[in-house]
Amino acid sequence: MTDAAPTGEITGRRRRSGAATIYDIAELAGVNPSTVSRALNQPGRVSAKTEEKIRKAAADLNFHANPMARALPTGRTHTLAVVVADITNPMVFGVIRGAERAASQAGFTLVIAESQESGSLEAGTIDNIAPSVDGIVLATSRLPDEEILRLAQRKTIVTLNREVDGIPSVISDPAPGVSALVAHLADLGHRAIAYLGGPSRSWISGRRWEALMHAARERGVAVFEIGPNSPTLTGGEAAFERAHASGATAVVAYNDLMAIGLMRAAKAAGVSVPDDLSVVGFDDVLGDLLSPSLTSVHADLTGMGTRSVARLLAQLGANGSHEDAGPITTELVIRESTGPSPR
Amino acid sequence: MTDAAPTGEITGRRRRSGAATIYDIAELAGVNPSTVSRALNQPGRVSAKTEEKIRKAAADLNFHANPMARALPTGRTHTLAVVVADITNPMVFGVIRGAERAASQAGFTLVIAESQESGSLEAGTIDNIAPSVDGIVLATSRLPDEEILRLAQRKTIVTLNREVDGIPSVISDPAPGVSALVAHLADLGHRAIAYLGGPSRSWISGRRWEALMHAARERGVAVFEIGPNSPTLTGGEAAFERAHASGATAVVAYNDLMAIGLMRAAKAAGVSVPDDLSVVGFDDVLGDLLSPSLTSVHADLTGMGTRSVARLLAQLGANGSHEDAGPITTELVIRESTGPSPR
DNA sequence: CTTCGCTTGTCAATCGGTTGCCAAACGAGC
DNA sequence: GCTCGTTTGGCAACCGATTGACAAGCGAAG
Repeated sequence: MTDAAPTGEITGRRRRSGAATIYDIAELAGVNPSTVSRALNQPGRVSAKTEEKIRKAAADLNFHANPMARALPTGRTHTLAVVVADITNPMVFGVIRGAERAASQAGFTLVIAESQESGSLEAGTIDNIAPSVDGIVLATSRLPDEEILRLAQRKTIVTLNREVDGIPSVISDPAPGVSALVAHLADLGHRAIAYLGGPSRSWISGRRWEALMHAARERGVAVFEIGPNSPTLTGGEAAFERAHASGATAVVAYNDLMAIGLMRAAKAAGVSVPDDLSVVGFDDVLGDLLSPSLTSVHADLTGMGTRSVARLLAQLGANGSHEDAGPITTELVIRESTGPSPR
Repeated sequence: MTDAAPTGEITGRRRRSGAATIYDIAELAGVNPSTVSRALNQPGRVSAKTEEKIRKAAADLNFHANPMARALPTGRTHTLAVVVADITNPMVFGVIRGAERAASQAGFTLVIAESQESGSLEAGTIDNIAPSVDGIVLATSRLPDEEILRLAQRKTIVTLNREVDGIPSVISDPAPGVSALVAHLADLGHRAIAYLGGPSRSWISGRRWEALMHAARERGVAVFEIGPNSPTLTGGEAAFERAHASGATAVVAYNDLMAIGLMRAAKAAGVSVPDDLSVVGFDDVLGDLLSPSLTSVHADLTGMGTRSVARLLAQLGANGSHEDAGPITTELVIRESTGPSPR
């Protein structure tokens, strides 16, 4: 009698969690674990019959490869990160949504990290997550260029609305929307436009201002910048005084949040929007909810999220490289906050 | 001559990424790798002198332990997930922000997953991320109770605004806010209140309705429910007709988004808020931005996010268990959308 | 001076996959 | 029937950390 043959005891490999491993599959299918690995990852490497058998066993056991174990030898984690300055900024929601979708479609997991508008915190956050992700989208980075370049040496990086030499980026080109915006305001009789700038570290704020200047010059409209400001409700409120004093009949804010803050301050001061003052935002994330609803330069934020992840995946050599080059376009959405110039 | 001693060639361990490993530290400090591990993770296990030396070496090399490699033997990934039905629901922003903060403070990474309001997709999403996280917060789950119980067997779970037998949860108790709300409306002369319910799968919508009924009974005010509705702007808009036809002079919506939709439809129909109709929301996420601004039952969403992560960590035995028990309270925030009853 | 007991560091196995290398098996062509 | 070339599957090392078991080192007590 073979008392070395146990009745029903543990096979020697202790089960930590309920998850099935390739060893379980191998046993069930009667093959070597390495054969299981090949069958599942390298199509054609094993015979069709064996592969079929293994796939069936995997399905029976509801097998999901442990991402950690897989990441160790390959160095690829199948995880991407989006780093944002401020999670509560509605602009990032759309980006995150698009990124999440593109990532999960490619079998990648998305991690969100917040740097709370602080450059040093951002660097620390990135250091923390870097080892466990394959690539990073810097959505609203406040880091200096050289720091981004340094990071890019260690990790695949894509920037959003930020141009750094040699780093792939996804940019929403403000020109089309701004051009339509200035035309719209000029048609309404406005002759002086104020721009409420965003944070000085924001690359895209500068681009928006440039586009505005350019379009205004072409139309013969005066523009001037007021700023920098905090890209928040409070920032917009705080800037109202100066904007109003400037004599501008239309104010273009760096983003919707600031525009809303401005409208609020205007209301408190008894200034009517749009009768006394026209207000415009950027990003078009909230304009629809307000009353008066907000005219805004719309960008396809979801598309930007999707595309930034696609760029990342392309760099990683992960998927069909349908190099969708070129900047993302913007368009004007006219709502109630813009009206004829009072003058 | 010892030609076995190479001049400056590779030490045998190839460097995959730039990241330093405990082997590098061990070499630099002249100790065994396992000593490095203990020095960094088990305070007191090695002599103060050795620990000091090792910490210095680690700092010199800018060492960050590879989370994957660490997760493999321990089974602990130092990652938590928040699963939400819809990323664009502003209610989840606050939750995510709080959760992110609590997690990163404890040295954990946060993963956000979206189930797009679909129960089956939610289950699939969770299956996907489960192997790589230590615990999961179900923020707005649409899963049936038994499914959640099944998941809880495999993974540590905390629910948010959802009570399932035996599962730890973080609940915002609507009673205090609702009680104040009904008092407020009664004082304004309202005698009939309509409640616009949320999705039928939403546990918290039922709780809010119950609290409303209870408070209304005590005050001798009539209430009735209209629903279920989609918890969105559109859902609120669509419900306006019925709400208005009901003869109620005040409408309480399941959340702010629906309240805003309702106000919009009211405006389009020439019904003035608050003169003809008082409108109230829940969660207090957007009310401040609108005009008229929205009266809402405020819940500390950030606190809920923080607390749900704390619960998770406590269950995982990860941090100081300051069992902050008891539901989260709510309070009424009175703004412009409520006024005297027109009757 | 010896022994005991405690501290401190080392060895080696392990987590769950991946992959280079090699050998067995198999089919085809002579 | 034999040889050759190609599939196909197995063995074992490896990724970077953790950890149980154990031995060396050390001081103190007898």
